[in-house]
This record gives sequence, C-alpha cells and structure tokens, in this order.
Amino acid sequence: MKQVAALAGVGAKTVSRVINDEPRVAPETAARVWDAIRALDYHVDMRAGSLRRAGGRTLTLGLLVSSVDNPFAGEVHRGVEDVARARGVAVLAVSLHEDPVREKSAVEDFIRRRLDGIILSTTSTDVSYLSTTLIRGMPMVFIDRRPLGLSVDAVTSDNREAAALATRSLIARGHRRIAFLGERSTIRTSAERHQGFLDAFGEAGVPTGEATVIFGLSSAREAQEALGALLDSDQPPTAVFGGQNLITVGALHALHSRGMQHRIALIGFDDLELADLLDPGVTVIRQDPRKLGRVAAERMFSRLDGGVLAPEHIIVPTEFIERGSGEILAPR
Amino acid sequence: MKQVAALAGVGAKTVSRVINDEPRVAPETAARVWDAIRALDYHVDMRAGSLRRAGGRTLTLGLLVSSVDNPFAGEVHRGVEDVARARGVAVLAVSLHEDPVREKSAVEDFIRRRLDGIILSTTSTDVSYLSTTLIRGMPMVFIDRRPLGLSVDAVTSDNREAAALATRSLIARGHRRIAFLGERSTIRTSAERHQGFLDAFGEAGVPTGEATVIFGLSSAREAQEALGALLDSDQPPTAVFGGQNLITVGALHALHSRGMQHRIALIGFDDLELADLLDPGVTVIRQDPRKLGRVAAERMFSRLDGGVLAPEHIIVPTEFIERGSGEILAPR
DNA sequence: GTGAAAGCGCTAACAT
DNA sequence: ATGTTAGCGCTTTCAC
Repeated sequence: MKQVAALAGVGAKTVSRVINDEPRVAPETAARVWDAIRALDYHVDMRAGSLRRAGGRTLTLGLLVSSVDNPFAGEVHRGVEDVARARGVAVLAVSLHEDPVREKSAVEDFIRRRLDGIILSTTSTDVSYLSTTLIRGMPMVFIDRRPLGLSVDAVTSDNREAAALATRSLIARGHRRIAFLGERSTIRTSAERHQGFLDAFGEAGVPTGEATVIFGLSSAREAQEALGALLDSDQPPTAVFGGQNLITVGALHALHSRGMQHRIALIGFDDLELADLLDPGVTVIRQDPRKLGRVAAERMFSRLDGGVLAPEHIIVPTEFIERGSGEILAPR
Repeated sequence: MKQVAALAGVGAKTVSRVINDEPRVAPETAARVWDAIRALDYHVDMRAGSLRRAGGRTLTLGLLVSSVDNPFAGEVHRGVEDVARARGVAVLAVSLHEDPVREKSAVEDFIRRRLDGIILSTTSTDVSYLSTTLIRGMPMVFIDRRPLGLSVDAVTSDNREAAALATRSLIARGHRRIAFLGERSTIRTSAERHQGFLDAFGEAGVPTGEATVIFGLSSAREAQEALGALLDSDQPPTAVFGGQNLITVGALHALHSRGMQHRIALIGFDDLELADLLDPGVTVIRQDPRKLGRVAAERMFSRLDGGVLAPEHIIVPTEFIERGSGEILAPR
C-alpha cells in the first residue's frame, strides 16, 4: 500500500479511501491511485483491515456439519453460501463426524479466527461450553439440531411430527413389527424422530412391544448390517423406518440384496437421489436442507446487522413423498 | 493479551511464548499464564499473529469447486479437508457454478485474505489471469481439470482413456448410434471425455456419423430433456454416454420415464449412490474424488513445506464398473 | 480533499 | 528465563 501511495504520489490514507470508495476523493486523484494499483497488481490485506477496523468483521461465517461429503450437509452448505455470497461473506465449513471433541476444538478455532458468526449442527449433548462463546459476542445459529439447555436461535425441520406421520401410515397399513433404525440417541434429531415414532403407536393405541429400535448407526454399512441381522432373524420386521439418509441407503442395500424390497415396507427420513427410480420407489420424508441453510444464514445476518432479537426456533416444514416402498401392506 | 499478561504478572511476550509453547519458559510462569488465560477466557487473535509472523501463514486453503452441493465436489472437499485438518489448516470452499467471472473474483478474494494456497477446479478456458497470482507466490494446485497454457500442478483422472474404454465396450456390443451427453465443451474434462469417445470410434475403424454429440448440459434437468428429445425422435440412440454425474442422473430419468432402461445401453462417468440398486444396475466409470482431493492437498503441502518442485500432472486411475446398463446389446 | 500520527493484537529481534 | 521496542498493513482520528 505504501508503494501504491508512493507511485500515485499520495498518502497511504488516500489509497485506503479509494479502495473502500469513501467520499471526498478528487476523481483525478482516484484515477491515479487506480492506475498505481493496477500497475503494481496490488490487493488489500483483509487481515490488517479487519484488525484495525471498528467492529473487526472478517467477512467469514463458520459452518459446522456432520461431514462435507454428506449430501444433506452439502445442501445446507449451499443454502448458507448462497445467502452469504450475496453479502460478500465467505463460509468456512468444518466436518465434525459426530465427534464432540472436534466440535469444541472447531469452535475454538473459529474464535481464534474471529469469524463473524457460527452456524452449527451440534453433535454434543452438552453445549454449555458454548455459553461463554455467546458471551464473547459471537452470534450462533443452530441448524438441523436444536441444543438442549441453551436458549438460542435454531432452524430445524419438524422432526417429531414428520416421523409420527410416517409411522402412522405404516401402522394404518397393518404393520406392527416395525424396525426403527437411528443414529446415536444422543443426537437430537435422532431422539425426536424416535419420539415421533413412539407417538404414532401411542395415538393408535398400539403397544410398541413388537417394534424394534436400533440406535447408534453411523454409516450406511452399519445400517445395512444391522437391518440384515434383523431380516435374517426368526421374527423379521414387516416395515422399516430409516432415521436418516445414510441409514436409508444401508437399509435399501439390505432389502435389495435379499430380494425383499417388495415385501417389506420402507420409509426413509431425507430424500435420496434416484429414490424415485428404484423399484419400488422409496417413500421418504423430504427435508429441505438448502432452505434450512438459507434461513439460518438470514437469521445470522439479522443478528449481525444489529438486530437485538430474542432467540427463536424456526421450523422448516417437511414433505411426505409416497413412492411405493412405504405403501406396502403388512402380510396378514 | 495485555490483560492476561497483567493478571499473570508477566510481559506480553511471555504470554505469546506460552501460547505458542516456545521453549525457555519457567514451568511455574507458564502455569500462572495458563491460569490467567483460563480466568479471562482468552483466545489468541490469529489475524494479528499471521500479520506479524514471518511467512504470514493464515492456516487456510482455498478450494474452488463447481458447487458445494455436488456430490463429486463434496467428496473432493472431504479429501482436502482430511489432509488439511491433520495440519491444523482450514478449508474455505467456494462454489463457482461454472462461471468464469465468479472464478476470477473468488481468486481475488483469496488473495485479499492471504490464503496459504488455492486448490481449484477451473471453469475458465483462459487461466492466464492466474499467472500473476502465481508470481505473487500463492501456490496453486489444479484438481479434476487441467488448465491449458499454464505449467502447473494438476491432479486429475485419466478422463480420455476411461471414456475410450467405456465407448469401446459399447461399440463392441454393436452400438453405433451412441449419444454423448456432455457439459460445455470448453470444460476440459468434458472435452477430454469427448476425445476419448472419438478415439474409440477411430480405433475400431467405425465412422462417427451415427453418433450424436450434445454439449452444454449443465443440470440433470437439461440432460433429461436433451436425451428425451433424442429418444422421442425418428432415430433414437441405442446407447448413451453420460458425461458426468448430474448428466447421468438426468439420462436415467429420461430412460426410466419412457420404460426404455432395459433396451437402451447407458454408461455414466462418475459413480452414483444407489446406482447398483437400480434395474438394470448402472454401469459407470468410477472416479475417486476423495483421493483427488487428498492427493491435491498433499501436493499443496509439499509446496508449502518449501519443496521447489517442477509442475507435475498426477493421474488418479478410474475404475470401470459394469452393472448391467452398459452391457445391453444393440438391437440387430 | 488530503495527510500525519497513533494503534488494532500480535510476534521478531534484540536486549537483559 | 523474561522484558522492551519496533513493526506487520491497514484504518481511525484529527489536523490542515
């Protein structure tokens, strides 16, 4: 910057004014400065700017997701990015792989980088460690999973109701031996979907005794093996509820590899690419992850724009898409 | 930091030493400093550190991909992240949506942020604007697509050979009216795969007159419509080559919606989730995007570690997976 | 309309 | 083993 100033024959402050197009610069001075900038191929150093500037914005948002290669997370990321990009803000995404230790260290890294805010899908049961972060003034918006015991902004799907709706439809088709396949039960969405699953039994006055609930599945392969064992048992389920995208993929593999996809009902949480082309088509509860991301980012910017807002829980509706696999009747 | 120093009764530099655990600090002094750090919930400001420190590393890598919600890009991102994370480096991913203007402005943003290096899948035909970036000393590794006219590191698949192999297998099964569906022909991978497609005809001594080549498809929907029009024409193709993951998805929809999936052969570039569960299974050329990301990141760190390396083109092999759709014979 | 001085929070270089 | 001074590249403040 000093070089640019020297070449243009002005002071450093004038270069700064030109770059940030502040008013009160003579047009011809500005032109000379631009010439020098081009001649020297100069680009401001944002680190220095954000260090000195009041407010100290880094124009960067942190995003914590399960994994950047999970399609659900990819869509969320896209939604956040679309909104952030329009404001010249970049997104630093980090994969947690459902590890609370990584979560904590990622948040600390974000603090050291002085990011403007954090959008996170927490994997921890106890997020109390975040309260100090909040106090430090770093805005946070939770996405997909609402934390327990912290009054904060959250943008989620209507997990419990959607799971209840799907389960109700299975029960109405005569299913009782329904297998619920979920992630760790400490993951909020997993617990809520399970709760919805139970709700449907309760409403219908059907005992849950014949249902099987499996938690702790963290990959398609694990889900495939878990369901495979059930299917090969004496009392295989007549219907399956896939608690999340990867789990449903695993369940599909277990069913298809046994040729059971037309006999055993399946409903999955999250839509899947090509789900409509399988035979039978896969019935799903479709979330709108991109919208979750967009809404969370918008909320974040409302806060950053200085709104003093009470914490809010925003719910993005899901869609129940019947394609065939969920409409298979229980054998009588 | 000053507050921490005051509370611990030491100078600022000592706090700095403790944080960066430099040697020559008395254990008990360090303990006092740590106590103060915890008491004040202090976290260093990386911006200031990287501004002052020799070398000025920001511990951040830039990643330019087609779109963060594309599964291929997600896998690449994951590969880069895995390697970067092990070194405490974060990844700033930006979606280009195949727009050269965005590419240029994203690179400029990366320069302003003083990122340590850029891993990019370029969408531009002319990357000469990057030569000044290189001169500024920002290391770059190209991934997936090798740029023309710039001698740089690149990590790609063996696009041409893989496409030739697949096309050869279609020709051997009697197909002549093969439809090649690709992205814009200015995208390097698209051009290379097309070249491989032509190579196979050449080797076999088969004229390409009956083949149809369509470029410029940029979404599954566009691919579906383009193939749909071909299928509904007088001379529909007997086989289809899907030039990329989204295109293959669109092609599958076009075929299945017409019930033609068992009559018309299909081979896709890129594997798809659930491709093995469709009927027929989808034959694909599987790239290893995560490995592309890992290798590119490793190359990047070799440069950052000070290696003075000649630009290299690293090729990650693909795998031809026959699942049924590609083995359909041409009608005689 | 422009520039000089001070300082953002940290670390390099040199004390001691 | 620790502290002091200077300065990274910018923007704020204030003077002209």
